[in-house]
Amino acid sequence: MNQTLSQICKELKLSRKVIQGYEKHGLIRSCGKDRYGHLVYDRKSIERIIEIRFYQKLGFSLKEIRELDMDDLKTVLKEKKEEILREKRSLEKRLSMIESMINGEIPDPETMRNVLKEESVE
Amino acid sequence: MNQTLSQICKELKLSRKVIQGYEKHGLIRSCGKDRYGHLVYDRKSIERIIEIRFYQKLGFSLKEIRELDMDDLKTVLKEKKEEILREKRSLEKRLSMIESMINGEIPDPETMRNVLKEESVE
DNA sequence: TTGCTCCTCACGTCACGTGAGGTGGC
DNA sequence: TTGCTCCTCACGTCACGTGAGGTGGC
Repeated sequence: MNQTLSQICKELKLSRKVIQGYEKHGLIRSCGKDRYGHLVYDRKSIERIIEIRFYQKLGFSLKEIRELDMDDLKTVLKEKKEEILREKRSLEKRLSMIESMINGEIPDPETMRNVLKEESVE
Repeated sequence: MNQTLSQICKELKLSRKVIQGYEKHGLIRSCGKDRYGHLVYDRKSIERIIEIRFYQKLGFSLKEIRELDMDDLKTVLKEKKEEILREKRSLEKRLSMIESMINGEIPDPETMRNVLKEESVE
């Protein structure tokens, strides 16, 4: 079940720096090297890599993944959901500003200043 | 009309590292120092700082701002709009995955692997 | 011998944040 | 003298990307 680093890279379509980054951050650990000196990982580590990548896709940082409380995962997911909703509202604000600039005029410095002030209030 | 760095920081509610970062990236330039050795900027620079901050809020990087073609700004804005729309769709995908996890089961490694494969297709 | 793959180490990216250590009289 | 503010320089953050230089026989 063990696989070398490059085998895992091919299978999961990840760069070696991604996986070695996980190792550097203490999220996984190679179980040694084969007779050619190539890094080897066991099945647990490979599944962990998949899990890490999955949570990264959901928006978790490596630090958050390392500290994930699996016994209270749903609470964490709800918090992350709120965070993403805030991000989404931010994107929508940017979108509406960009659209009004596409359809209208480019603001002058004083107007930009007022826009920035409003932003800092919310 | 000239102001010191710290005056600008207070007025625009930016840290000095933000403004000195703009200077380091070649986006603005101090017009010298006053008799106390404090950095001084002219009105043009202050307006430029506001402009830079404004475009950052819209999602432009400092590099993009430096290379902004003001004569064809609307084309650039349309491209940025598409970029943000892609980001938004990505957020919505994450949201729906997180919601299904909140309301249902946590996927096993094999399922996560398939989710990651689908992601890489789009 | 020539390729090809693998390895480690180090620096770069991005837009700042956070000290560290020193200056000067608002 | 003690605070307070200002200055510059350097390292840290984040998750990798991109070489640089060296090893070994799949």
